[in-house]
Amino acid sequence: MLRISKLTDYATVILARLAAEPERRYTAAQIAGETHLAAPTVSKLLKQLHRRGLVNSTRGLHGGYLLARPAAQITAAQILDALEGPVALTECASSESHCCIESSCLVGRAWQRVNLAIRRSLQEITLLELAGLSGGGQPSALDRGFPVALGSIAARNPKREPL
Amino acid sequence: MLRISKLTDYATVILARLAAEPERRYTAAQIAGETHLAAPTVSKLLKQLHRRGLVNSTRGLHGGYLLARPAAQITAAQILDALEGPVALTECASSESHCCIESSCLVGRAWQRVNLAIRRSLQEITLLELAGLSGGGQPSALDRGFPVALGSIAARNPKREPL
DNA sequence: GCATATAGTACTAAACTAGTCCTAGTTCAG
DNA sequence: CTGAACTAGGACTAGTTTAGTACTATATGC
Repeated sequence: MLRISKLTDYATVILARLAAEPERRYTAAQIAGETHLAAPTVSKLLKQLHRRGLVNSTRGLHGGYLLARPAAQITAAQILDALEGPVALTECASSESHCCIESSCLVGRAWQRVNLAIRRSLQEITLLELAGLSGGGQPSALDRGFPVALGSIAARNPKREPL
Repeated sequence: MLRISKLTDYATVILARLAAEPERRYTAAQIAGETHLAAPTVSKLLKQLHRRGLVNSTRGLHGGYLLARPAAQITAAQILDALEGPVALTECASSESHCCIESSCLVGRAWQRVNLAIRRSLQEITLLELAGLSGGGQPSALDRGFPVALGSIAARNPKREPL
């Protein structure tokens, strides 16, 4: 019903891999090999993640990528923002409407509020949880049954392996 | 960041209009006129909403559309399902994976849980609230600040008026 | 029978997504 | 100082999805 793009899905896989061994410096090719994603795609995504400040990069021989900060400090909202941009508010709701009658605009405002609320939840989910690495102790936002939900595109594109 | 399709957005506008005057029988053309949406689009959406059981229709002279049940009994989740289908679970998470290594699949499972959680919230938001008609008394799920959120496509396509 | 509705299907055009390729810049080893 | 192994960035292409249109069939009431 809702969905995130396939690339965003891939990005979480890549970040999860980096989170699994935070000390290790990965090359784009290594990540591609270990995640079974196409090398050019991985490379492209890592560049984007670097630009958005989620990973650090080192060029040259023995270069590669590292998480920019601990996985616990990277949220699902940040990942989505990095890849899909902050495309959220409805124009119709944010400014004085010129395109719809009153009742329509109330709808726009409602969607906007729904949007903000989901956003808030996504900020509580960390990469640690997405990667399945959350410490055994305290339950994650997900485990607390937080009312959150977004559909992965994977349902429409069963195989994640473009190679 | 997340988004619903423009058509889904239109559909909520249409349903909100029907909800505003529950007794009145609207023709597709009337709704188009009052919402400023293109007539063929409105017609197409109403047909789909009828097929999914959200509106009742009457053919022939003096025919038209009515909400199939009170607005309070129509949820945001039902509207999304009607228009976008139950595209939600990740294939990678639902069946034994053959496409990704362990850490990747943990990611898939996490998205799936996020998805279900958001879905649950959407089931608590009724058309009454979306249409801005919720009774003054008790606060709506939205007002309680429920952690929910989905992005309307309207942000990317500022004008909602295709005419 | 005819005017006015909805029902259903098929088609077209535009937008977006995913993926590929190529060139430039950086670092280190020999 | 030269070459190998990397990342950085942008341009380009193909495929898919979405949005919108058109046409035909069917039902109702005067």
